[in-house]
Amino acid sequence: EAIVAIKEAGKVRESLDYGIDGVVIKIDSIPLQRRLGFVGRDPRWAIAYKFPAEQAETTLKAIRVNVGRTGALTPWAELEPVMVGGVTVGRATLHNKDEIARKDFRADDRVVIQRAGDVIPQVVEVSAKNNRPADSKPFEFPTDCPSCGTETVQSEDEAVTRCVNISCPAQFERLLEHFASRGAMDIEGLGERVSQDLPRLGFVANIADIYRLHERREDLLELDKMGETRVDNLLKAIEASRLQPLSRLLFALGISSIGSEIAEWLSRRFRSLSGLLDATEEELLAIDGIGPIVASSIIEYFAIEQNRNLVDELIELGINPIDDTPEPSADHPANGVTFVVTGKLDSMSRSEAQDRIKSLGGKATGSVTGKTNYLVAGADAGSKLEKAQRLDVHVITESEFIAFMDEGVVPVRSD
DNA sequence: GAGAGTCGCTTTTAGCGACT
DNA sequence: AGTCGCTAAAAGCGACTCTC
Repeated sequence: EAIVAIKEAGKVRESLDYGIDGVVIKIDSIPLQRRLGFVGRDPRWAIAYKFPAEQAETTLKAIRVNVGRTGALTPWAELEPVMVGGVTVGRATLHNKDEIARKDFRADDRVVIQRAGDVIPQVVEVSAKNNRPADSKPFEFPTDCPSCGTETVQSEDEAVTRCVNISCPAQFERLLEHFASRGAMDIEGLGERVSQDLPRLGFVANIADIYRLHERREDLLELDKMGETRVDNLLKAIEASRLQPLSRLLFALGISSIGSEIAEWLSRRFRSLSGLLDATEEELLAIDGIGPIVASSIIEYFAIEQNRNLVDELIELGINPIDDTPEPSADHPANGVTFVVTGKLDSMSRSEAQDRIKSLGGKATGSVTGKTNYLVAGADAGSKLEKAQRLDVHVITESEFIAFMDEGVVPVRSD
């Protein structure tokens, strides 16, 4: 019965207005569902069936290696463009050194690719029909950083290979891009391209330099593709970023293992750049959610003279935000409650909703799990809504959410 | 020490709006 | 008209923290 239904769904799949990647098979009886119950958070009475991902064959033109913000060397495949699942795919990640060795990918191989979960392209394997020349050799992962030539390091307990040169130009370009990104200092006009050009052309040698760019407006105008509008908007965006809160600045610095979440905890606890600069390992470890690895990562960052100097420069330039948000009131019912926001909301953006949650002492996480208390579902909610329903997480509407936040009205389940 | 729950990082293309 | 900049969404992997 289920198999017939799956085949049926597979047939109508093409004609649907929305994409699906599978179907959920459920026991068709509520009492039976109750008897079966859950294993951990997975119901014993429902299971997902995923359609096989659409596959295609193409030529792997070359294996290239990218240097990320943290110095991670990530290999990726340059592919002969091919249609898979309705889009043209020309590149795909190869994850790490071991992945390449395990699957033995080589330049000029015929390879099978698919869109995992029907979104992210993935190189699955070397095609059975592949014909290698006799002199073909396995791919040799670079022993030196492709950007700065420094010898790379692979520690025993990590899958990634890294460039450990703190002055590596490629790393700096990626750091600049990260610094300016939406979730960090939110400087529009400083994207991938400009983040490469500015250092390469000698406009910016460290992060603090971008706050001196306004002195060089005339020079910037000389650049290719940079007219008055673009330059002025960029300079305006840079000035505006001075007002970003401390949590964003801390995230923007790109300290290893400090994401947006931990940056917020640090901001709340230490209240200023100089406060964090003087933090001891004991103080850091006392924060809920911070363990020895994260703590020593922070300590190490500020132990490097170059980084301390950068912080001093920023403070001198007036980039010195103070976190004076009051402690959230303990009696709001959202305090300590975990939310996930998904879909499009009418009256605010997702991140505004998340800010609101946090300001009341709640947690706004990214993925629906057994610990999620509420899923706020806007329009076009996708897999998170599905998962919430599967895990029996309380799903609330935008208006219920607003009443909860503004008036402390705790939503009740209708079912 | 194992396992669960999370978070962080990296990757992709399409699509939109702004700009040249 | 064409190019650029940026965002969205999601998967896979790896790593960290917490709990038992």
